[in-house]
Amino acid sequence: MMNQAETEKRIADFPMTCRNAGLKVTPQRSAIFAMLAATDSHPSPEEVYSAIRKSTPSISLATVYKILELFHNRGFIRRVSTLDQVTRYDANVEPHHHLICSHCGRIQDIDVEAIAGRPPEMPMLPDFQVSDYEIQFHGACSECRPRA
Amino acid sequence: MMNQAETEKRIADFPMTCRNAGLKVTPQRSAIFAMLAATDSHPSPEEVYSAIRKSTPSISLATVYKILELFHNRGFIRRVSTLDQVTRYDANVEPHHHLICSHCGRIQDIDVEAIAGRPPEMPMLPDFQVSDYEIQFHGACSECRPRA
DNA sequence: GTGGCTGCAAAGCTTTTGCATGTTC
DNA sequence: GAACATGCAAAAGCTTTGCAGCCAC
Repeated sequence: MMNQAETEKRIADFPMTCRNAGLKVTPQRSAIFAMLAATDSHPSPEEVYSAIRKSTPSISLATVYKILELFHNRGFIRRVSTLDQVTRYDANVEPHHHLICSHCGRIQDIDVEAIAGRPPEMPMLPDFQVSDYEIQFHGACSECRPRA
Repeated sequence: MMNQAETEKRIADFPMTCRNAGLKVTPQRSAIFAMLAATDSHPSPEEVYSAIRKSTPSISLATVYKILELFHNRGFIRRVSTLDQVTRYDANVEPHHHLICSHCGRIQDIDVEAIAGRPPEMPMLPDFQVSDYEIQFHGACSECRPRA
């Protein structure tokens, strides 16, 4: 999730975004995109399915998978790598990093600017061309900290 | 994989490591640990299973899963988060980062020191206690670069 | 000898696929 | 109307579980 105004703009622009990419605009796609843009919880496909069913009860889980994969391929959303067994998605495609709670698995976004100190430079290696990097901070979130 | 001498030492020390942790030393455990310590390929359970079967044909895949989970829980090995659907393991538990090829999925270790510039400081956040961090660099590896 | 470990088979999840039907443009 | 998207059901991974028999200590 980004700020309120930005979120609303992205949702409003979704039909255009689809057309520019040569995709049809369907209620299922719009609902999923709006749901992802409005949350910062990095939901799994199952979580997206549960949420969307409230407004679009006829949607199938297979369609959710197909749409998430499609959005990911087009760069509308990002896939987040986690240590648990489910894929998680993030509508925030701007460069940012993740706080991952080792206890409950919760993932929080953290802005590049929020990190003290200079971010690492792209390593120059003869055998690897770096295009992008992400820092994963592991630790205890506020909910888990008291009992950690 | 670390340097040759360190690898051999860790393999030689494995029985002691187990005993210190209250675990029994079995041929299956020794074989899996030795295999992981000697590779830098971040194998999946299936890959470990294939490799171990050559020397220990009777081993079962379920045992491989149990042993990997056990080693991970005891901190003997590390689980690597990837964007594909399989879990990968790394016997290198020292702080280090990963190069992940976006094309073939190959993962390479990169030492903390190999990164130009100062590494990021632990962010001080009121609601998250950071214990550890890992940087994932995405890009194209040497095999994929020519055709990327 | 005992507790812990392994191997097998079955079950449980997550994800993918094929295809008929329905929808967008 | 044509091309594309959805929904269903079935299949295909990957991973976990239960339990009988075996092995390390």
